[in-house]
Amino acid sequence: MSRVTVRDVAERAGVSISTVSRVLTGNAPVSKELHRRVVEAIEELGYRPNALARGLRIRRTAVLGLIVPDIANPFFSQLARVIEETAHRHGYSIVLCNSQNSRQRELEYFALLSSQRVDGMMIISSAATHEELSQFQSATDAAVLALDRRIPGFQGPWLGADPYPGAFEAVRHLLDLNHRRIGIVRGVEGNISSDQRFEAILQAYRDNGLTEPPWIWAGDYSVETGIRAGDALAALPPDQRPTAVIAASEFSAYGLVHSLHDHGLSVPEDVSVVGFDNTRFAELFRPALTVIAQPIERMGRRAVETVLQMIAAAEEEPPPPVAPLPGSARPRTAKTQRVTDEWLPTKLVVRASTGPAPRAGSTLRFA
Amino acid sequence: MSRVTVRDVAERAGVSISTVSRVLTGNAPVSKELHRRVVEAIEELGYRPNALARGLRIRRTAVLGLIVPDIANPFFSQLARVIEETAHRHGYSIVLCNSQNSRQRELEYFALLSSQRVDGMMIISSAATHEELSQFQSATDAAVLALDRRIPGFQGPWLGADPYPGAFEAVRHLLDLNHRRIGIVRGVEGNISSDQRFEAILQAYRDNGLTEPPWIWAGDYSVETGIRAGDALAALPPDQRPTAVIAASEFSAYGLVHSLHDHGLSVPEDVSVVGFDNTRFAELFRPALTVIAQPIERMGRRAVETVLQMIAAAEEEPPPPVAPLPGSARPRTAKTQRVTDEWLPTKLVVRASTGPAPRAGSTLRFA
DNA sequence: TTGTGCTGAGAAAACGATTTCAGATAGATT
DNA sequence: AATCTATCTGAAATCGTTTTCTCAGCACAA
Repeated sequence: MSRVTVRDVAERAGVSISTVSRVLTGNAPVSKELHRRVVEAIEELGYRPNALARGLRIRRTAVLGLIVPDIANPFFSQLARVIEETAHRHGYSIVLCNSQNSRQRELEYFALLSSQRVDGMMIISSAATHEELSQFQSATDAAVLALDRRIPGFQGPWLGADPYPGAFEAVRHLLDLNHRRIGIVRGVEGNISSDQRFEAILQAYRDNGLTEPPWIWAGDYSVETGIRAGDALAALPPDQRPTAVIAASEFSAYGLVHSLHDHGLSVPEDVSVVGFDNTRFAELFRPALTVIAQPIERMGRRAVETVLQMIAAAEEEPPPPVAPLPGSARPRTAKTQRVTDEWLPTKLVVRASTGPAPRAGSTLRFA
Repeated sequence: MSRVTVRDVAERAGVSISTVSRVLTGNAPVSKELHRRVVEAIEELGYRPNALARGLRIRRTAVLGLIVPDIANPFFSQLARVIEETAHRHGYSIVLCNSQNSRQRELEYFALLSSQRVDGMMIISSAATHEELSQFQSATDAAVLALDRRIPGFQGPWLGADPYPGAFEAVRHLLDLNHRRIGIVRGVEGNISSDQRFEAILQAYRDNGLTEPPWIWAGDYSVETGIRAGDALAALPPDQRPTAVIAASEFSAYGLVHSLHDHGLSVPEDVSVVGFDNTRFAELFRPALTVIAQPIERMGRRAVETVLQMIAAAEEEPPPPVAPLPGSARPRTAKTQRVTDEWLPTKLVVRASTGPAPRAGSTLRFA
């Protein structure tokens, strides 16, 4: 590490250590002349303050941790980009951790970030359920926000998308195109946000006057899920086959389109497909994918803002040295009020993968 | 931050601070009984050692910095995934920084990482040229590796891909398919690795017995570049139009296919398209994209290994207190020998976007 | 002249770990 | 029984900052 310390700078500038520090932090007056000399010495020596020492002393690091399940997934990488961008604008930097969809590694990273004394962390959890996290959390002073995926039993705020508005629009959109048999490819059963998406779509069905989905395929968000779903779909007799399918992930939608195509069914002429997420790839794909769009941009921004707000609140309101008396309601300023869950709406983005329902019997042209 | 320190643990376990530390680091014997008590106390208190304090003391952080131009680009995000994975396996964690293709932010991040006293850093540079970086570098003790994109004037090792092998194969492949007019969509002119790709393709031309490329479109790696190239291509009279195009980036290839399609030309029937990179989308795209594949996996692994090797070397061979005499050749062990540049070969991956050259006049079927 | 207030600068005490060094305690050896 | 040695322990120094706290110097009013 760059050997030069505040001490060397002080020596070179002919001042005391504290004066150098004062110049650096700017929280005490320094005469013009000394200031000049210090700045000069810093330049000449290429001095770079040791963030470890500083962090140790002031108990803040200006670093936020972000744990994602898979950075190679464009949804997460785009989200990460926004988060990094926003954090940077606020003077924070990001430590990005990739849990590889492993509960084990997620906990490891939590511990690591906690060790590194990040000021806050955002977790997109991979673990379907865990009490461990809550336990870990109690051992940390960092502000922790659960992002995107809900964590059951987690005490702390959550920020994510509400799949319902987009799902409603999607069903509406398909009905407008005269689709009546609308199938679903769902994500991991038991995964809380996957279930949420599924529920949202079911609810959207009912709210649009439909009864039950005629066809449901269970899966895990992956491309392969989509492919197998497509195989199954193609095997159905045409008059029972859904004319439109809503897939719970973008990847599954891609796989689905591929598979249908391989079976001689074209999208959207024979089957309309709606995906989820809305990464930049959705418009690159052919046919460009109609999707229930996640508010990636807004979600990233809000995530950082929320965590920073939590940090500010924690600073303002240090935990009482003794447990407060039951009756003693402490005054809460606007700043220190508890941060709660927040839902961001999804919305439908119509592209080329959805079209009018085929007239009955028209799919027989391949038979 | 979690308030509990080594002191609290010591107190609780009824031992001295140093004993706790010895248990933690394991570099001195501790009796079984005390060991047990310490571990127990750690558990009970949820103690998490302060990495700042430790890093300050031992002058190592077990953290590597990674600066990428755009994490939302799947090539970089997949590379980042591999790097993170590999680093984690070696007990290091990664601070990921996104320079947004800005020279300014790249330098900022360099300074930041330097401040955070990371043990090493990998930089995929956005700045076409800079002496600043070299200057910054001299002020840091971290091991610095230039990754993927070469940095002119940078003193330090570089690791990246050699576009030539893949380019040669690509041209060969197209010739085998009877293509004779093969165009190029190139990346940013002046960007050193973009130029490298271009040169590699030109060289491949010559080595395959072709003279000059009949058609070159300049661009910047983006989707839009590909789209505009497609527009231009479609505007050419069919008998002058290239029957195949090699694009210097995957995104440009996507744009190109889109644009050609919009103009009523299909891929690969009318025009074959070869891209670069080989992210997971290449096979998802329709038609699946033939690409000159970057060795992403290997590159990420080697990057980490190289940096760790540099770190080990630096530790082994601390800089001499005084400048060594000119003649005094110091003995070099295998471990401490200078790390040099390394080229990893690219290779062609054939998919559906390349096919036999259309027979003369066949493209007229749309006219 | 003496006291008062103010400004700017330096000495020293944190922050929380690791590590050196010296010392204590046990067991082993003569 | 006495000495030696091996093993373990604790006090204190250190890493590089920030932040008291103290104090010197100076201007000004009484």
